[in-house]
Amino acid sequence: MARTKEFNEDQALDKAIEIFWHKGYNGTSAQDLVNHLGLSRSSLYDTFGDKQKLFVKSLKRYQKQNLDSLNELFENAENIKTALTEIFKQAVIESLQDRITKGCFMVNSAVELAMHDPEIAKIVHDNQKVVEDVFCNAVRKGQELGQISEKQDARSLARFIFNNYSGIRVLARAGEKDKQVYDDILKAIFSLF
Amino acid sequence: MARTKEFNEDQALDKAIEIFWHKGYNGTSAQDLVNHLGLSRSSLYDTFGDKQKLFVKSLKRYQKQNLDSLNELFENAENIKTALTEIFKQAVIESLQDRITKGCFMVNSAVELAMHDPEIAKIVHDNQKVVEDVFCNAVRKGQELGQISEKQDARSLARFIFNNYSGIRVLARAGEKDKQVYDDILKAIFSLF
DNA sequence: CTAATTCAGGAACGATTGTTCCGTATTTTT
DNA sequence: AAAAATACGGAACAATCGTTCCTGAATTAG
Repeated sequence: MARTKEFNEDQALDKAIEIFWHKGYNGTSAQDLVNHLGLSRSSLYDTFGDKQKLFVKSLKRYQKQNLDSLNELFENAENIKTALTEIFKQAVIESLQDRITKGCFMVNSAVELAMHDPEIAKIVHDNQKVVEDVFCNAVRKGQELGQISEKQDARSLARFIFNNYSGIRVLARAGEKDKQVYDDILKAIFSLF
Repeated sequence: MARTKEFNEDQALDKAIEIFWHKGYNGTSAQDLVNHLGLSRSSLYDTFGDKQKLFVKSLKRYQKQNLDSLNELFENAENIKTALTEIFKQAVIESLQDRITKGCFMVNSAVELAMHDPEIAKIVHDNQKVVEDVFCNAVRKGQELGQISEKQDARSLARFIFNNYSGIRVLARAGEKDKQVYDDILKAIFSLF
């Protein structure tokens, strides 16, 4: 009866993530989306409703992707402390090598929108809580295995890690390209474990 | 010969800081500025040129104000470590008590604009460098006075402090209102000194 | 008083915003 | 073949954007 969808909705969402991540919500126009997603205006609005709904869907997808890879990383890690350093080192590599450094889509969205859009605020807040839990469980496991110092409470350490990750992503977004700056921060962070 | 200016340009700039800080650059319309500054459209454009120039002037004023108060705080401080804790505690208080938490105008601008506006990028980058230097000198002084542990290199510690300050401001902007979250982060940070 | 300058208010600018809608071609299933 | 659904391109929408301009009143110095 019906024609089948020609484009993959998830692939389109990934494109949306890219451009929203790069330009922000207010900085991305409907025309930008049409150009970058490769969809017609009509298909775009038929599929996703409006700009805000598309943004929300993109941000949710981004958060799920990142959370999944974070969980996977910790599950496969033999040494938790090593895994944590890898996460930060990876963030630094991305910050340095990307021709355009986009920072973190979640952090960017939090700063730009959380205050004015309750739906975004909820996504940001939920993400913070769940990522914090992932870090906390990992730290606790690392402490049990004797890989991480028990001087610090696991919850406290998890929140501390999250905070520094945010900070580094802001630094990247601000265009910092000096590796020494990141390395100095990492050195201080990991002297705590 | 001429009528004298009725409004104070610096006072108008302070108003501009307020609204840009709250709503961001793209989120603030010319009408918003007219309403909030209490100036007519004509006076506004005659005095400041255009929106971008007004924003740049506002951000520069904000950065000078904050830098001055930071320097003053360290100059009058008997104990550097205490002064540093005061800075963070003050940021936490602001984050918790403000009905609308605006975070940090510099961090917000970095995330929203640094990537797309070279002039803003320069302001952000200059600020980062000079604030880092202030922190670094303070830490070095604190270490000489035996108030801060010498385990960490002063420059590294300064960058670490800056990073955590950014992180906390993002947390505030995201609307975090749980004091325990901030306290946990601070506890971890200051266990390093 | 006169000339000069600054203010407010608002009309108006063209450009761009997000969004809707129409016509048509294409592809699929009954 | 017929019907249903999807996609596309583009026209068109009202609204808002940043900005310019005009008019008239207010205030100042010579």
